[in-house]
Amino acid sequence: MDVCSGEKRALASELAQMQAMVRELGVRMDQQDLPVAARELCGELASCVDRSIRIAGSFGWAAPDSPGSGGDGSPRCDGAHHPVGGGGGGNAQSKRRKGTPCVRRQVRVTTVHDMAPLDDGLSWRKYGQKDILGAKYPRAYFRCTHRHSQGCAATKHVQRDGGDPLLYDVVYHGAHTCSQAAHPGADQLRQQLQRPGEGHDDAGRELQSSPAPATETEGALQAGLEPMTPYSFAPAPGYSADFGGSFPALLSPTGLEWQLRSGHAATGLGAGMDYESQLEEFFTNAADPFQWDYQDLYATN
DNA sequence: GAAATTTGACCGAC
DNA sequence: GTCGGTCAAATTTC
Repeated sequence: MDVCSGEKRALASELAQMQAMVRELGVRMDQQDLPVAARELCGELASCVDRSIRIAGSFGWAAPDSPGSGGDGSPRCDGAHHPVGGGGGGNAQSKRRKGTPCVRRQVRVTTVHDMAPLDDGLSWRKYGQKDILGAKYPRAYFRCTHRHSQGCAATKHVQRDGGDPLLYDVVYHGAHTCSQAAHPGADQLRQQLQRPGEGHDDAGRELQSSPAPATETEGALQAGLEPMTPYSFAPAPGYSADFGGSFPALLSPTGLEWQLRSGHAATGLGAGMDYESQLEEFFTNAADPFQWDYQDLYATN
């Protein structure tokens, strides 16, 4: 397949070039006061390019120096394409409890038009945050709010991808045994995830899934693992209203969910230093229930 | 006051 | 000894 590999390389190169151009376009659009619709369109384009690169990557078509494909130093950003506990990242899962089902999912923040589908009624409580060796961003640890009241053992770990500010690794451990597990919204999302190739969100966007076999994932999901939920990062004071125009977030009064006034900044555009640092700061301090793109998921154990 | 997050400390696996 | 995961006291928010 040497002939094909050359073409694949060319394709990967083209995709990487497209991505760079889109980012540059985003930066320029950010500098000029363009209509929101144009920005959102550009954002969609950026997301599309990112997905294309990621799909290509899943076939081993590594894009040369692709900024969105985990090339900026984080050793964990390729995690979605490797089994947990396998090669990449390795020790990140080394302490996983034996016998505890685990689902790992890589999700991308894209647009924020409709938050409703994400409100699956599951509530999480953050119980820790840890800097991970070699990772660019800290990992946040959540457990079910009803852990003590109902003995629910479900937990999840959330870590931002070092290569793509809008990409997150979410690892679920254990199944919800609390009453919220029977929430209708949770069931709906679970069904979506059980059929990753057919999933669509309410905005009509396709929910991505890895081309890799999802047998284990589906098995784990059917065993009672919960789908994506809004995070419960702390709505740190000062982050609720202004992100310097680059990341216009608006926290809800409850502090448990938030929404954006514009989807532009959440589309992978304008990866300038200010934007990056604000995103980093934001991730550390706030929630991130945008509209999710289900990049990949798989299960182990 | 209740419920949440933050963060340093502790524990177990490697 | 190192590192990831969890605990729990302190702090913050509503």
